[in-house]
Amino acid sequence: MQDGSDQDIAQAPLAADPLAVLPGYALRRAANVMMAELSARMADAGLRVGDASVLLLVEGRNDMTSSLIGKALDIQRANMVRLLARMESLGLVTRAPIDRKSIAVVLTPLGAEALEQARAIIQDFEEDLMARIPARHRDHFLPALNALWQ
Amino acid sequence: MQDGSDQDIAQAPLAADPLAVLPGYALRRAANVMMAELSARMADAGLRVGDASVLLLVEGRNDMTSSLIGKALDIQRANMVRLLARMESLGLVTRAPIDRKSIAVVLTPLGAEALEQARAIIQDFEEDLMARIPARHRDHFLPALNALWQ
DNA sequence: CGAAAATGCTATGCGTGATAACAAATCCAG
DNA sequence: CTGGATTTGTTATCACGCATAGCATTTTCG
Repeated sequence: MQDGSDQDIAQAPLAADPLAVLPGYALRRAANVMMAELSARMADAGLRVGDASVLLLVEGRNDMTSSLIGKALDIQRANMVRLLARMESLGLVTRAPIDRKSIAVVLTPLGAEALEQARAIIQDFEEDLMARIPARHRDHFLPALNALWQ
Repeated sequence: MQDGSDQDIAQAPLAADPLAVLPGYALRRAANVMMAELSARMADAGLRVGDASVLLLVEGRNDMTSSLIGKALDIQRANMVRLLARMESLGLVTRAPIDRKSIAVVLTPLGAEALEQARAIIQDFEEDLMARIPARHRDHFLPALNALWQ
């Protein structure tokens, strides 16, 4: 049955996939594959993608509040709490009051180490990512994506 | 404080965003924006993005099993259960036994109507999406994305 | 001054994805 | 043909990201 049905199923199972021509669909699938890969690499360093994003944002600054980070990363204030609480519990960041209302998120020495690991992972990753795109399309990739969200 | 700090924060808050030059980051942000928009439009028709994907896949076929759909959409078998159960409860699809082990997912008349709505939404959406990409980058978009997951 | 906005937070629910385990059916190598 | 391996559909959880509502405090600004 399974092999006999090659005629109209197995022979061209996904070739007839009506989703394959949709840019939106391709965008989602590509993003999912990419995130899975990046997450796996980050996990090797004991980090999550969100951690790395925060580390990159707070580097060399002592004025990045939870709200500012959230705005930059498009993460709700309420959801920054968990993220930062975890990072603080891991010793990656500390908090330093700015005034009686705002609190700055600052890098710890351990966080600085993690940042360097994250930076190395990201650099390798981005290179590998771009390498998979045919050369003639490569330079158009980032501008096209940025047009969709920036 | 907030206004006075324009010097090194508010004047160029996200301009100094170290994430903005990373294709992987742009890919995620673009996909998120895209999915939010598409989800909203689908919701207007009482559909979810996953519903629409399934509808497109089962159209005109009586041999698409849960497993096949899952493979095409990269959704785990276990997670197809929820998705299809909901679609069945909405009257969008029915099940028809193929043999004693496999069950085909087939479109109902209501599902066919929903499919046409979904198709219209998707067409508009994809057009709007591509329109936001500068013309010179447009033709490179789909090939670049497909290289990342197909 | 006083209303409005911003900040940080708790609690909670929703949607999606991942995993483990299971029974039944099917496949396939010996 | 027989029996182990694989496939299919399913249940039951868990993890994670994201959204909303609400609250207290502080800051901003007309």
